Order: sequence, then structure tokens, then C-alpha cells
Amino acid sequence: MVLDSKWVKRRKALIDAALVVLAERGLAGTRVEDVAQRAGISTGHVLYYFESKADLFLQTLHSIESDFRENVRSGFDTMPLAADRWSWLLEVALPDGPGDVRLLLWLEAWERAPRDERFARELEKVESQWMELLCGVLHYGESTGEFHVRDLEGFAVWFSALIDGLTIQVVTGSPTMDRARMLEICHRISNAELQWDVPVPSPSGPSAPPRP
Amino acid sequence: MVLDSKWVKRRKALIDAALVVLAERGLAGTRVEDVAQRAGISTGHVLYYFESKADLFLQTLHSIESDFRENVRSGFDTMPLAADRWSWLLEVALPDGPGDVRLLLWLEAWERAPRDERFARELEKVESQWMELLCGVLHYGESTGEFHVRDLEGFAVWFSALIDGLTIQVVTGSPTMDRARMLEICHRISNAELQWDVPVPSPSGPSAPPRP
Amino acid sequence: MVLDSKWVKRRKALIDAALVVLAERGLAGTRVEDVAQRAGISTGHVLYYFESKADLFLQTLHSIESDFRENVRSGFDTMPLAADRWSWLLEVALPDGPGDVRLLLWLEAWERAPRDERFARELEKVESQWMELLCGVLHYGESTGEFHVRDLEGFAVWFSALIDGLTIQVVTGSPTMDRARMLEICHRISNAELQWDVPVPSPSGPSAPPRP
Amino acid sequence: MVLDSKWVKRRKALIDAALVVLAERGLAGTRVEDVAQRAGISTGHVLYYFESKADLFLQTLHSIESDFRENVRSGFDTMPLAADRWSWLLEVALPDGPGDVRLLLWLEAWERAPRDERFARELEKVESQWMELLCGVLHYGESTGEFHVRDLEGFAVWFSALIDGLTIQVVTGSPTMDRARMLEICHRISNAELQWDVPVPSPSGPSAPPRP
DNA sequence: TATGAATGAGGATTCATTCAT
DNA sequence: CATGAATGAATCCTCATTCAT
Repeated sequence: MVLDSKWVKRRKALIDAALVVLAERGLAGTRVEDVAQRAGISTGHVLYYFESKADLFLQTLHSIESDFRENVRSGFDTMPLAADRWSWLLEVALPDGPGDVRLLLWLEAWERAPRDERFARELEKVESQWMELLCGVLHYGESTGEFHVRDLEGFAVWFSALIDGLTIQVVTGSPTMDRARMLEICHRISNAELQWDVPVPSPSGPSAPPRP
Repeated sequence: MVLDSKWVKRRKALIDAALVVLAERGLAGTRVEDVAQRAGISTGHVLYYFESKADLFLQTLHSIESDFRENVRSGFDTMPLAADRWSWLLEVALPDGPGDVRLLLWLEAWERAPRDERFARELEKVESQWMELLCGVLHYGESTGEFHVRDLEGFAVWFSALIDGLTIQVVTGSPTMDRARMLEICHRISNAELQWDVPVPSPSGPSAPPRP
Repeated sequence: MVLDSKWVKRRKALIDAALVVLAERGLAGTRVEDVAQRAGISTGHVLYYFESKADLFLQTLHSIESDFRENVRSGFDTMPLAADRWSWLLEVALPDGPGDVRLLLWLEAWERAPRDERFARELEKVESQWMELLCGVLHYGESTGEFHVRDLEGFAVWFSALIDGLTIQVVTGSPTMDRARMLEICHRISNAELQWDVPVPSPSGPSAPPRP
Repeated sequence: MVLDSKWVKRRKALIDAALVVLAERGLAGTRVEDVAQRAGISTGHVLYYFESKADLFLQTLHSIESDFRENVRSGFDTMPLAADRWSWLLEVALPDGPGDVRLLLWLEAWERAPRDERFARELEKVESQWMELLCGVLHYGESTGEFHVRDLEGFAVWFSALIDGLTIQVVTGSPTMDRARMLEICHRISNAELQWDVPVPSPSGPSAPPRP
């Protein structure tokens, strides 16, 4: 048990270190040694916890997504209104800005997936979990009578794609897109589709959500 | 002039070679030598035409986008109806499938952009040209009275993001998305937004468009 | 005493484990961890019983040779005839085939010896013990009047070398040599030299001898 | 042609370098960089000429064996007597001493062969060429009436094994064997078998032969 | 223009060995 | 006795880029 918790802690620490370095340098630009140094351990020891650099990345993605969902859910617990949950979901799902680690990791995964089964599989997994979250709120909204969506699953799919596409623009630093504008777009579109008015935040409104 | 034409031809040949290899192995997995071999010239000579591997990639992206736009425009010339142009635009802009070279290149560029100015700049350039194309058709549709878009530029932005997001799903081989479904989604959404019915293709309808 | 016996048992168990792994992967390809796992103990603990990987190998060689000699001698005890002893000696000394562990270990030792004193010394030791065994039978045969060897020690030396050379062919999987043929050669040559006919086994005769 | 000769020269130079380093440190102990340094080129460049370290070793073995056979044959050309050829064959085939490079390489190959197909194959090849040489002299001796061998091929096989076995003793530095004694043994045994007296060199006689 | 030899930094991964617990 | 975490040196191989010819 004790050892197990130590093991878990180490992995967590390593993943935290990886998160920072990966965000700074990208997957290709990150050396195992960089992660080791940031975590304050020896290079070889990283490979004691993760069987390869790719594995480390995948676990990091897995971990940050897990934290993300946890964050979403703990927010939900305090929100009886579906509309609030929807707003919250967008708050936390949208990138903070060009340096948003979580989304940066997504870009890496997207690029790798077409040629690496492991990345494709992990992507599929986290994507389906994200869809569950999204659909969950929508269903909830229908059950409370707040939302009225014709084709719920269909909407979830394309809205999710919309988020991905806008995310790319934010993260790649497109001069015509930032978090605030993205938030506004997402709200406007979902309002229309859900036939209900969640307040659309103004670009000068509250921006970055609390991150775990 | 003669030399110039040879120069241009060589570059074109190299870019063609790069296109094939890049699609097969990705940017990181592609060696300059692979491109050289496929083009039938010596490794060192590739760097005579392109100052670096990154440059070669960027030019390749530039080239395929240029061809893409050319293809779009030559289609337009035969289509008086904005609705036809819109359909055509979607036909050629959407990925054939997981192996679509042009979009594969986009994934690479998106991943690189956050950490490499050159990629970010090129991306910005081709993106704005794509937006011009998109907005061009929309404006044309308004001028002919076929389309009625409230916020044309705004719509173009998010619709474009939607395409990017769906493209990712197709190209990364998501089991829940393919070209046919993507096409259907795009048509349905644009129909609603443009307040006019371009026929929505059925998933079993005409599929891959002619590529340049 | 109790501890001592446990100590000895452990070492024996580790050597047995080493034997298996070494045969499968060779000295260079064997990791201390492999041996540990097969023995069911922790990696670090192996080095508690053997001061180094090389030491483990040397002790393993030592052990298997010791078992080998024991096997030879226990056979001798039931054989009054020198001729029978000679046959028996060949039976057990010759490799079973390409996977014979004991001889595989010899190949490893031969390769190491020129550059590692420890291997050279161990080799010298086991070789001299083997020579004693060989000469012992020959002397016995002379004392019983069965054998007549002109230069007994001289013969032992070259005959032993002959066995080594043929062993290499068997163990490296030479397509022109196997245990049966090797056995036949050894018998024919020793018959001639000992001026006495030990029956030469036919290639289809009794093959693998009992191993310890 | 010119380039080709340069290529060949480089390879030869690298093989020469490998020969030295390999003899000093053994295959496992030799780093590609060691060979590179000795050859005065960059580390990476070694792998430009040989696809891997193993390949380099195999080619080195191949090369030295080729030189060896060339040396044998050029000696033969000046010797009408089979007896002289036989002596010459032994002269050059037997190890100079514990540091004999060519035979050291054999030890390495023997050790690798059971677990590496490439080594097994190369071994088979050079062994069969060596057998050809051996049998060639014997046949020649029969044709000139100098030798009378009952089972020529059979003798070649076991005599060759004898040489291998004795070689091991010389190369591993056995205190009871050296080149001189080995030479004597080989001559005595072959004399008896060939039913003809090639002069047996005394241990204080001419020793190391000219090497290529 | 064109070649391909040459460079040399780079980097993941392996593993014997140590040592705190 | 026993564990297994931790080390860190070691090394093969890759490959963009340069440059003499």
C-alpha cells in the first residue's frame, strides 16, 4: 500500500513534469532527460515508470483528461441548472489561450494518430468520454425541460467538432481567434440549437476558468 | 528562363515526391533522403532547392493549397449558381478519407505551429486564402439572391472551424465519422444557416471529388 | 548451519535459473533481472548471492561441470570395464544438440577468456578436471589391459581438442554435423588409437544420454 | 570507377580498423566509435559503410577469411609438392598465439552463431570454403601419389575439428598449449593418416608464418 | 547543377549495480 | 534476508545539413 502510493505519487510527479516540458517543447522536442530533470530524478528512472516516451505521453494525456473530467463533474455537483452546467462545461473545455497544455496535447495526439495505433486508440477513448460528458449535460437539460434539442447525439457530434476546430485556431495563435471570441461563438450557436438562452458572455466577461 | 523553368519543374517534382512520402510517414518520419529517392535525385540536392526540410514541408503545403484553390476556382467557372459552387467547395475541401494528403499536412502544420513561427505564418496565410474562397462564395450567393446570411464573416469563421474539427475526426480515423457523414453534416448546417436548400447528399451519394 | 543450507539452496536455485536463461539468450542477452524472475526473487537479491553477473555465470559453469563430473563418476561406479566407461564418458560429454546448455556455456567462456582473466582461470580449472577424468579412464583401461595407448597424455590432449572442435559444429548448428555423427567419429578414432574395439554406435543407435 | 574504388578503399580501411579494435576488446566490448576513431572518421560515417555493428563484424570476418584463402593459394602456386602445400596450409591456418586476430574473430562468431542467424550463415560459408581448401590439398596429394587417405572427406572433417579445438586452447591461453605444440600435433596426426611423412617441425622450429 | 561522402550532435533505451528501508 | 527504487553510464543508430569535387 505504502509502496503503491509512492509509485502512484512518482508517476503523478512525472506526469506533472511531462506536462510542463511537453507544453514548452512539443512531443518531438521533448527529451526523456528533460522530463527527468524537471522531476528531479535520473533519466533512466523515467523509463522505470513508463515503458517508453510514447507511453509517458499517452499516460499524460490520459491523466490530464481524467483530471479535466473530474473538474467538470465536481462543478456539476454544485449546479442544479443544466444551463449552468453547459456554461461550466464550455468554461473548462475551451483553451485558455495559445499555451493551454491540455489542448496542446490534443494537437500532438491528432498529428500522431494517423500513423500510430496507440495514439489513435487513446484518442478514441478520451473522445468518447468527452462525448459522454457533453451528451450527459444535454440529456440533463432535456430532463429538466431547459433544453429542447431535435437530434441530441447529432448535435453533440458537430458541436464537438466545432470546438475542436476553434481550439486549433486559438492554440495555433490565429490572430482572428481567441478564447473570448470562441466562447461567444460556442454560446451563440448552442443557444440557438438548444432553443434556450444561456447568457452569451461578452468578450470582456469572465475568461479563464479555474483549472485543476 | 530555360534554367528558371527547369528550376521550377524540379521544385514541383520534389514537392510531388514530398507529398507522397509525407502522407506515408508523416513529417517526423520522413527523411530528406526518402524524398530525394522518390524524386530520383541525390539527397544533398534536395537542399539545393529547399533550404531545409521544414522549408520543403512548408512549400509543399503551400503548393497543395495553391492547387486546391486552383481546382476550386476552375470548378466555379462552370457554375453560375452559388448553390452549385457551395456544393463544389465542400466536395473538394472535405477529406477523402483517413489518407487524404492535403489534410494530413494540415494536421502536421497545426501541431508545429504553436512552437514554430514559420509554420504559424504559413498556416495563417493559407487559412486566410481559404477564408477568402469561402466568403467569396457566400457573397456571390447573396448577390445572386440565393443565400441570406445574417453575419456572413462570422458564419464563415465558425463553419470553417467546424470543417477543421470534422476533418480531424475523418483523418484520425474516428470510427464514428467518415467523409459521407461529414458531407451530410456540413450541408445540413449550411442549408439552415444560408436559409436555402442546397440538396443534402445522402451518405451513399457521390463521394470523392476529383482532386487536382 | 541452517542459514548455510538455505544459502546453498538459494545459490543452487539461482544457478538453475541462470542455466535456463543463459541457454535461451546467451550471456550478453541475459539480464540479471531475467535470472531473478525465473528464480522468483528480486533483482537486487541476486547480487546478494553472486557478486556480479560475471560471477554468476562463472559459478553456473562451475556448477554444471561439477554435476557433469558427478554424473560421469556415478556411471563409472557401475562399470568394471574400461571400454564401458569410455563409451559412457563420450555419451555424457558430447552435446545433445544445438541447444545443449553445458556446451553453450563453454562457447561463452571461450569467447570471454581471451579478454577476461576470471573466465580464463575458470576455464583452465574445469578443463584440467576434464582432462583428469579422461586420463583416468585411459589409465584404468591400461591397468585392466583393455587399452594400449602409446602416448596417453598426448592422446588425451588432442582427443579432447577434437571433441571441442566437433562440439562447436554441433552447437553452432552446422548442417554437416550432429551428435550421432560426432559420436561415431569419436568412437572410430579412439578405437584406432586405443588399439581396441569399443563398439562404434551407428547414427541410428542410442542417442541422448541421461543428463544430471 | 573512381568513386567505387574509393568506396572499396574506405571499407577496407574500416575493416582494418575493426580488426585491430575487435582483437583488443572483443565484439561486445567494441564500440562503433572505437572503430571510427581508429579509422580517423566520424562515428556516424561508419554506419554509412556498414549497416550495423554486426554487419561490420561479419564483413570483417569475411574479409580476413578471404585474405587468408588468398594467402594460402598464392603459397600453393609456388609449391608443386602436396606435402609442401600441406605444411603451408597448417603454417597459415594455425593461430600465431593468444592474440591472433583471425581466430579471435572465430571465437566471437562461434559464440554468436547459436542465437544469431547471420552469424550462423556467415560461419557456414567460411567453413565450407575452408573445407574446400583442405580437401583440395588432400585430393592434390592423392593425385600426385604423395598421400593415401582412406576416407578423405571424413578425415578432413575431423581434422578440421581438431584444429578448431586446439585453436581454442591456443587462443584462450591454455598453459598447456601453444602454436608450436599445436603444429607438432597436427603434423603428427596428419602424417599418420596420410601415410606419408611430412617433416614434423620441432617446437623450436620455424613458427609464425607470414601473414597477409 | 549534381553528387554523395562526411559530419556530428542527438536521444531513447538498457542494465549492472547500489542502497535505503 | 529481501525488496525494488534509483542511478547513470553506456552506446547504437539516425539524419539534417554541409561541402569538396
